[in-house]
Amino acid sequence: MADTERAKVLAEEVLDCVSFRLRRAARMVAKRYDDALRPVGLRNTQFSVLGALAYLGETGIGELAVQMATDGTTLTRNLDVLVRRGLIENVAAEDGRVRRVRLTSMGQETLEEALPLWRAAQSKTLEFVGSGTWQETRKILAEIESGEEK
Amino acid sequence: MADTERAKVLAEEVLDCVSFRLRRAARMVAKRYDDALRPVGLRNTQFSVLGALAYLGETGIGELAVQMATDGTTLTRNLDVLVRRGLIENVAAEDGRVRRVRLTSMGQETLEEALPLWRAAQSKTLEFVGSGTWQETRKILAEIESGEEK
DNA sequence: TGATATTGTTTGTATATGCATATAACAAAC
DNA sequence: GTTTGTTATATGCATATACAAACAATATCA
Repeated sequence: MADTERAKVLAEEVLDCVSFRLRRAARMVAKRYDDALRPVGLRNTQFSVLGALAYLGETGIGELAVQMATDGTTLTRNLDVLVRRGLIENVAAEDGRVRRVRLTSMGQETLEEALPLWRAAQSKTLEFVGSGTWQETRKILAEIESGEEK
Repeated sequence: MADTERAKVLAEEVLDCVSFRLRRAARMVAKRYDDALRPVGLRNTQFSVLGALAYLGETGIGELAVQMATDGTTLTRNLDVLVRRGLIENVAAEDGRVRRVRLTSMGQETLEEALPLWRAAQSKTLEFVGSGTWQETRKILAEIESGEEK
């Protein structure tokens, strides 16, 4: 087999990379959610953080990091952005090491404003994929996540 | 319903966000591939670029951007990193606007070295998820990508 | 109780990502 | 052939991401 041929076969194999496919899909979908959320000045990532905080209430960032499966060092900086914008605030904790955060009222308001925009993007996506298919896919994603314990 | 209750229900809805789930899965999987590729000093992203270049041969970055569904401005900088490392090189094009790139021999070598490492990560993932399930999932991801034409 | 280990977070560094805008080169129209 | 438009890429800016290492505060143990 010629080198060129070999390269192509090889490359087709490589382009089936689970990581690449997931990343690519995530990028494209994220873009659509970003577009939807732009009117309230949130990115999909930030929306998720606000959502998680609404769910958890006042939380240490360690716990938040676990919930979101984000590296703590990433979260530190992501939260800084939201603090700067007044959407969340730091709260003093008993344990001096811990940084606790919670939504501000502005953060709650913004989340509420964002909700219909997010819902539109989400329904559009689910409508397109099929809600049942998404349930299945979500399960598989969870499996992939849990696999090969780190 | 109390505000706290309401928030929780709302938040559960929000945490089912397709974008969030995809991103989270992509992050976690990417980390495992990054770990696997670390010995050759490549990240999963860079590996994919090299793979795509092996597939496409010498290519304009516009075409590459389409293939990888990456924003052109992102690709410009991602490629810079690989050029700096001597893994790819710029090639003069007839059209003065176009920047063409191709693998260097070092790039090819690195790709070859990376291959077994990548294969290990990929098989481990596929073994865990099931190859059939992944084929299904890949199809669904492609659908999600194509949805809601941008 | 004072040294040591552990834990929770931040910082330094580097890459990835994309929008808005600028640049540069080619193409089209006149 | 110059203006005008279009196309391909790059830059400025901001965020997202994570590893390694630093820091700081608590916990442990001799």
